[in-house]
Amino acid sequence: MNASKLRVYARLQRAAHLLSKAADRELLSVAGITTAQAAVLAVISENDAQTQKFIANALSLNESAVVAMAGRLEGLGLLSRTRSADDGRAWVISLTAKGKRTLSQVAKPFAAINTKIEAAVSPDDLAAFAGILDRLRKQFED
Amino acid sequence: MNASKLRVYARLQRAAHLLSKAADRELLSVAGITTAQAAVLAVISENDAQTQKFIANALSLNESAVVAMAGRLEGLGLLSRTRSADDGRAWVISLTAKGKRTLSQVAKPFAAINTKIEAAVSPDDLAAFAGILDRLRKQFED
DNA sequence: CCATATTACTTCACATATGAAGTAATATGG
DNA sequence: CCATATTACTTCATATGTGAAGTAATATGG
Repeated sequence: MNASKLRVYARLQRAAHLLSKAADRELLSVAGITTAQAAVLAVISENDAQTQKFIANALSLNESAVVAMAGRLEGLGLLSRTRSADDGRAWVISLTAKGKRTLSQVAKPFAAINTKIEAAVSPDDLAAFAGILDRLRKQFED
Repeated sequence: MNASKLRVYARLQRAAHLLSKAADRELLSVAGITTAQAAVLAVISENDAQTQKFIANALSLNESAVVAMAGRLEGLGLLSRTRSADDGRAWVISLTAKGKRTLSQVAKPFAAINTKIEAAVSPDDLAAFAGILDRLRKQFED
């Protein structure tokens, strides 16, 4: 089957939009942050003390998006910025205690989203789905 | 396989983001509109003379998003709004000649995106992928 | 018929993203 | 060593979206 007939692009965007809307509502009510904010906190947590550039790459975002996001998260007291000792242009971004606490609260609402995903897609299909998404990412990143 | 282990949500958002970024660049350079604008024009074209409410439902958007979008598209001369004869609250939205012309220009850039999709995903996988996206949409819409 | 609910749209504050243009610090090659 | 390129971040204008609160028109039930 051919991609234009299947309107894969439209389907992908619609599903992604609906899921992020649902996930944002869950996360905001439980942890008080958005999924975009949780994604940034998770990258910092998994890689510890990184630059904005690194975060931008990890999430396929523009650096200007990360500037704004880091500013909001700093304002919320979830992360801190210190000048890098190695590189005077770069910031070193780390989670505050509050940031770590908040990040730990997202597990539960995400579990709710995953349950809903699993209600619609079988385990086998889920693995295949993840594989296709990875191939698409590789194809479109750069 | 399980949804949280596979980080299906993150994979989906990342792939959707990369594709929309690529598609927006293509569309803007060729047709001068964004993919979000093209989606609205397509809904109007396929359903002819619809209300904002209808468009919002068709794309799973808030009505306030459609208000802003219709305003921008009207400003660009791509659609027109007339008061509905049946219902004094509603607008009837239709494409202008320019709107139709512009919409016809999106086929080519979208074909380029589809080619890239097909380079990463086999026809069989693509059909399965579309099916999964539909099941996710149904699960999360409402 | 009319009080009340619902509906279609609007407005507002805010979050999230792009891309272009700019600044200052760091690399790099002759 | 220094001119030049590159890099990390910043700023700006703009697009896109949410959700809450409001307005005016249309349904609806007693």
